[in-house]
Amino acid sequence: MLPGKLQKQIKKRHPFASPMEEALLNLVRTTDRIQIRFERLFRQHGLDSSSQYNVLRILRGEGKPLPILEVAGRTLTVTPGITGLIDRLERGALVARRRCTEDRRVVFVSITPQGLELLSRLDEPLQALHAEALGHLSRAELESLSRLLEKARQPSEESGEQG
Amino acid sequence: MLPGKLQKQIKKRHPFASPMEEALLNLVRTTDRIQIRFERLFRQHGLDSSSQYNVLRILRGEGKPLPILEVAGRTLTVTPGITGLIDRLERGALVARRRCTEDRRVVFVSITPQGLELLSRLDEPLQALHAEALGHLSRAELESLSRLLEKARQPSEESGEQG
DNA sequence: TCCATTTGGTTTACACGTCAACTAATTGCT
DNA sequence: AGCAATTAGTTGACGTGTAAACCAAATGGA
Repeated sequence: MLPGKLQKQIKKRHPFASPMEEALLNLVRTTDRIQIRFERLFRQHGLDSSSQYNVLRILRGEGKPLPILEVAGRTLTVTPGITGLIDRLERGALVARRRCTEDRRVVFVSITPQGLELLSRLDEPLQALHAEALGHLSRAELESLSRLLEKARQPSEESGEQG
Repeated sequence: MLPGKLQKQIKKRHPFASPMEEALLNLVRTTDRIQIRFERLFRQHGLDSSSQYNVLRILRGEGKPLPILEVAGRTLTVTPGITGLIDRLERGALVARRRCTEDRRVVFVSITPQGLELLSRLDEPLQALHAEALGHLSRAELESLSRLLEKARQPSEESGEQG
């Protein structure tokens, strides 16, 4: 039931071409605004990005070294991108690389004490930012939002899987 | 409380720390998935990104040359970023620069016939992608989603304004 | 055993966003 | 007129994402 020609004709009369377009715009804009605040928080604490934070969080959660590509898989980071990401974290002594001895192609990454410390310094302000960003929505609204978002991305998940 | 897909998709043993965190992750993930498809469409038609598309769309909408920083303002692109964006569009002959004679600091940008043609080739598949991305949501769902998203980003708009 | 294939990861090239520093033209104040 | 402050725009450095080419180790036949 894709809306066909009818849609084209309606297009110009409304402020938005369609509720779909409006929702899409809202989606992008809202995510953008909120993400900016998180990125800023990460910078204030010595990280360059949320990508770096996510890598650290994954490593802390796992509690032991992980193959680099395993990390990439969990962060949705594409394979070539993970190399530089780990490079920069390693440069800051927040993670460490170690070549696997059994399969010498594999490189393990682990979080260092400095990395763990940085994460723990972030835990509280991060919690606060969550509350600041979405705390004004009721629990029912949050759940409704989550359900709608899940449904919204459903077709994108089916084709082009990942994670 | 319903399980929530995201919990299953991301390997995580614990439920989310809060519905806020869940909503936030859903927000980021959904936007990301949908945007990827639009970026892909733009590439298939010879554009590098949605940023480039937005610049062209603004210029077409205006119908006459605009100062570069005016374009930057409307795209939410930060000042230094717009230069390279216009550079690359100009390299592809999709836009043209022209120095203002009255105020020689100002540089006007306009869309070229090639740019217009590219845009018109994009109109239809873009419409189709909108439908493909969100067409499975009812009108009521779309409106509900938009309202929730608007409410969600409300606090971020208050501090750190921008049109 | 030998060689093609697959797999883990890196390199390179390019587009983009952000920040800081800079140039050039204009405005404003005296 | 003269000079400081503002404005328009560019440049450079860095982090990130994506795609294509690539290297090296491991695997799987024939």
